[in-house]
Amino acid sequence: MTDEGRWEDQVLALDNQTCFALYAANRAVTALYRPLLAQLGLTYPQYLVMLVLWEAETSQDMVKVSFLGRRLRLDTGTLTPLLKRLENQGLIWRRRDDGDERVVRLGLTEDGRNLKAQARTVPGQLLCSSGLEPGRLASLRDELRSLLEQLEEGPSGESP
Amino acid sequence: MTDEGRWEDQVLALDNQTCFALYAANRAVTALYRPLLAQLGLTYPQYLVMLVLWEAETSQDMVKVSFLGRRLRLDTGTLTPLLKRLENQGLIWRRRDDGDERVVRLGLTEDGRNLKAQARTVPGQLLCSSGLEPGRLASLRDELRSLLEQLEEGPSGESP
DNA sequence: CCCAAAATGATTGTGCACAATATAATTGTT
DNA sequence: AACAATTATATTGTGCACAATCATTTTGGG
Repeated sequence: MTDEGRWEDQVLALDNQTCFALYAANRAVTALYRPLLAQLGLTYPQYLVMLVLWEAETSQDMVKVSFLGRRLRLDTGTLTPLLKRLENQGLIWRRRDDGDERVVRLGLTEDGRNLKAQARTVPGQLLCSSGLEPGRLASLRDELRSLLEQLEEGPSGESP
Repeated sequence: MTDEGRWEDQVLALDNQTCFALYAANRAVTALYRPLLAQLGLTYPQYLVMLVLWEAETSQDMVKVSFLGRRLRLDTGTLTPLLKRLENQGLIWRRRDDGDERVVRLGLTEDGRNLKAQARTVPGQLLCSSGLEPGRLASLRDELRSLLEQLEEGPSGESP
């Protein structure tokens, strides 16, 4: 019967909130990446962009900014300056499409392609330094993905 | 036997990475909060600070900046300007401790205390607009908390 | 007491995130 | 062909996050 037991306050308790756990865990994981990615000269969002470009390397068509945005759920206000920094580092190039002058095509430079070899060691190092079981991580990933899916599909009205 | 099936590239595949799921889910949830908190004139980190202050309201001793930092895992570079904004909004006050001039004490103003009533509706609205089951959320929260705990406790060497 | 070390915040600088707005090119309609 | 609507990116401004550095105060050892 203590005062802090009131249910009205329980819903506001920091420790009860999944969202705070998500917020704190995300920053903790990013902090784990930071020293590893620093060796590659990348921040975590820059690393994500490079992942997409490395994935798309095999496909024929060059990547557009809008494709990165859809893939990473980031808008141009975030991507444009980030991509300019990657370009200044010599990891990527940016060029207006010849056919459609609105779109900017992106691609890897020689340095950008070569960085992939070093990046391959990152997931393993991270897993190791975190001391987490791969199985638990995978199930957490699936849980987060289905949450993300639900948030993106039906955020508002559900009337069929 | 396609080229993209190579295991060296699988570890770099965006969709396989728990960390990206965490990153994307965190931003999606924050985006859900944004319109709700805008009605209170708060951002999500500001809301978290207010949660801690509302929790501490019942306890005797006034909150220090360092306490907020430990609770939310944020440093003063983030908190000082954030707290100044809350002070400018009239929700909190900041004052140097009389006994120890190094510490800054924080407390709620009348407006800050009154805002709690409106804030109580936020978790329910969020749950509703997300369409998620409370049970799944709670288990996700526990999973994230144990992950956070593990990351914070033993980030490096594990020799006993 | 005196001075070095530690504790506590503040400041500065860089890099995301995102809302709002702007700009330019393309498309569709007439 | 003219023009409205759409598409794709860029710009501006605000607010986190965090590293690095600084300033002040307190504390502890000699």
